[in-house]
Amino acid sequence: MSSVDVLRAALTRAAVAIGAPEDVQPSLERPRDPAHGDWATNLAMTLAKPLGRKPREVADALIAALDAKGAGLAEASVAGPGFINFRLATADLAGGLARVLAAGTSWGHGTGGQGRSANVEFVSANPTGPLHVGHGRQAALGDAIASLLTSQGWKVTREFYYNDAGVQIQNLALSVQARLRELAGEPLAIPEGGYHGEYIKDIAATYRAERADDPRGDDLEAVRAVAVRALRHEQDLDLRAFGVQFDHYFLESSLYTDGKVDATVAALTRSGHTFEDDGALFLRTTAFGDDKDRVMRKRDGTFTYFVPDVAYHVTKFERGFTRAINVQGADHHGTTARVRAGLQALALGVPKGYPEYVLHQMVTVMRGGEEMKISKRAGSYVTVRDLIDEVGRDAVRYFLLMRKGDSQLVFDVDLARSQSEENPVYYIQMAHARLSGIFRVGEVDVASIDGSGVEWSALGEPEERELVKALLDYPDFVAAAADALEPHRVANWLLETARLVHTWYHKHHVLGEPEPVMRARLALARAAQLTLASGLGLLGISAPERM
RNA sequence: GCGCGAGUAGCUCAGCUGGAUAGAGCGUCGGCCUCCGGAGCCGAAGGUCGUGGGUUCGAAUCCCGCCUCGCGCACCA
Repeated sequence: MSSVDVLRAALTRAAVAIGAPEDVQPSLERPRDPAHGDWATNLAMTLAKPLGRKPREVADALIAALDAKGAGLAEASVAGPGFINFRLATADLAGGLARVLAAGTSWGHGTGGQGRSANVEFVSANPTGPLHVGHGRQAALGDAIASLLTSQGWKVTREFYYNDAGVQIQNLALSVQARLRELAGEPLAIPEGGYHGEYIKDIAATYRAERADDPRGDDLEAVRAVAVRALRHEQDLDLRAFGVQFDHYFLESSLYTDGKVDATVAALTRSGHTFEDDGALFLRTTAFGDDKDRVMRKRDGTFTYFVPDVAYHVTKFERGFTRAINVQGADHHGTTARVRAGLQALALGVPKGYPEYVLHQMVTVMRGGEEMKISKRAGSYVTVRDLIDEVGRDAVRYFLLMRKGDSQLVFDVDLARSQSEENPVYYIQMAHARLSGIFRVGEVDVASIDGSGVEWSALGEPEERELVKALLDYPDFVAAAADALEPHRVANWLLETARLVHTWYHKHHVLGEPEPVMRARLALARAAQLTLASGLGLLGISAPERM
């Protein structure tokens, strides 16, 4: 039982003793200003009305009824309109670090997922070009969300969905064909909606080398196959450079070859929610909250992307995923209502909010005060690889994760490049490296730091108390971030905690201090090192021991 | 026009799901190197939280209206 739980229980007993209902749930929060103490409660203010007394009066009564010593309190006082501020005895506060050390690398893990399975689908780029910055944001977000859920006891599958069956693939094949014909001496004629990047030329060259018998690319199907293969490989390299690993790649084309598209159309038709109009087959998605009925089968007899999308999500449900989380750019938000509507129309027992969507806004890349728009390779956009080559994987990850997904994000390349205090990712990694340095210089075996025999009351400096609190709050932050599917909360926590580490490190020494102080500070340093490494790990960022 | 998102310091953004005097990074200005990493630390200036109402002990946070910006509004994905 942590010291907060002890305090909350004591507070509950005191509240009941002065007449509050048995089921009272006192809320405890960290005061913004550390001078106000370690914990604060607004309980007196919420009880004032039901008890018919003034808030401050209730607060005084609560304090009088409270078993302060039993709750590990050094002090309890009334402040402001009726807050009660608590200060824990240092030994009770810092003693919490024993739990950090005992948990080790699993500090911050929770059990909310209860081993249920979750599917996190992200990136899901069409194999029509290298991954761009937006995909990068998705990769960073999706991977971190998957890690967060894993940390909370979910069994997570990272999944990539290739839209390899649509019009855009056709355009890709035609673009490569146009380059082939250019190589054959004909004038260049890239089709409307085609692709212009340098990589198309590379693919044409590859095709030419493999198919000397077809220099003009007349075998469009073969051209398509070569192009898709090349770009899937290309994207794999991008993802590997970024350190993202998928558990499963799902091909849209398989939905057709496996008959799942036809089966879905048949099932939807059977459901009675479809109708024909002007030669096209519609699904009445408006009956399930969409703002407009959607076409399933076009007049030309082909399906819209919406049908395989529904078929695909049926497979997620059938594969047993309790949750399906889709990370997508906000420009796709129109699809959420119709996919859900399609699933509801099938009446398979899929929950209403299935799948869940995490949408992110656009990324603007800035360099030298100007927007960066062009990549040599892709022509019209900045690729993930450009950024990784320029600022490194860790910085790219951090910068793409430090903002809430639904804020637009400005990626400052110059800042991400700089290896100094001004760069948050270096700042955080430096904190970890410094702590590691203490053990290295002191020749301390970190495995021997398990919290036993430590005099926790030795950690009474204000900088120590603040750092201890941050470390003890970490699991709550992770759980909240996982719950909200918002990795940026972890990024912010890391920056704040790194600051506390630097401040503490600068002001207090560890090695060479008297034995009890040194032992206690080594325990604190180890707890901080473990926790920083854990947070960085959740975001897919390395925790270097030296830099 | 409709839907979604965003409007918080000069710039980029947090604000823990309603709490105390609204924070951080960058930028600007000023300090600190006998000492486990100065790749660091300390301090200062800088705000009508877009705007007008409402809810209540208490609102950047919740509700309604309005204004700006972004993204969608396909028989494209």
